[in-house]
Amino acid sequence: MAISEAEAVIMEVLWRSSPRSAEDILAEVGPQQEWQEGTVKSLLNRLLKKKAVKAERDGRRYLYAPRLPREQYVSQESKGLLDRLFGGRVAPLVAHFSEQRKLSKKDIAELKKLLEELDDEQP
Amino acid sequence: MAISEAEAVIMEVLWRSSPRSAEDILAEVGPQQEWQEGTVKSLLNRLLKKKAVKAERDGRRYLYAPRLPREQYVSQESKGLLDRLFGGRVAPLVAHFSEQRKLSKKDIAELKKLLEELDDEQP
DNA sequence: GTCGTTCGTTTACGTCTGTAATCATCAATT
DNA sequence: AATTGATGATTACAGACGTAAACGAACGAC
Repeated sequence: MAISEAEAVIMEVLWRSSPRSAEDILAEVGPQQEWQEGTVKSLLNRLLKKKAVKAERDGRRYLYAPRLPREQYVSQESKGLLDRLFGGRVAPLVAHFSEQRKLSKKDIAELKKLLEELDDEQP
Repeated sequence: MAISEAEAVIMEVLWRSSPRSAEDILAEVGPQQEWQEGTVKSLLNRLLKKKAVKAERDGRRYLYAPRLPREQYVSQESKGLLDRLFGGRVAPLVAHFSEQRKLSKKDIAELKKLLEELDDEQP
């Protein structure tokens, strides 16, 4: 089942560092999200049900950790967008960002480097 | 308000060609989606409420057309993903697809061309 | 041993989504 | 004029989502 936006916020915290307690997660996420404790608990339970995280007992409480790797999540999401909006092709996506002036100098330099490396790989 | 996935299917049809009637839309979208007429009507009404499409009377019925430009929708969606998953930077996004072997020969060629043109623009 | 504190579990509730069924309206047909 | 067919509008309903409050169990402080 799909991971919702609010759930993804929790996942990002866990991907940054895990395992960690619910309290701990709230502490990191609470300020920006203005979530109550119950909210974080609910989200964690939904993520457990979806098998996106696992929980390991630690005395009184649980420590939570991702079960779904970030890389896999990123892939799904990215591929979804690419297919839906750009016919599954990467070049039009980059062209889009280019038109929107969303390519920084740094991006451009990195992209060039990346493309050169690709040439080296497949001569 | 955000456009949902099912709604986006309707929008794509309208972006391809508009204005067009509900029946017409159903004809194009029905086969793949296996939607009933009522479903399409509901989605159109929600899109009207969200001001994403407009309807112009044509005798008995309406002809629908996008009000939200595709470019704007694509921008929102793309930027959202970029920010959420790649820290708002394009190069890591492309690197990701590269790692996933999602870069076709054609993509690579086009990207190179694109980057060269960017150089020309800002000498 | 009782009481508050701390966790997790269960329940709640309004909104959004996907997917329609039903109702109302009006034009064409009999 | 009454009926039928097309079309849009209203209503429905289950499941997901965002956001929590309420409940319950257990551990530590008295």
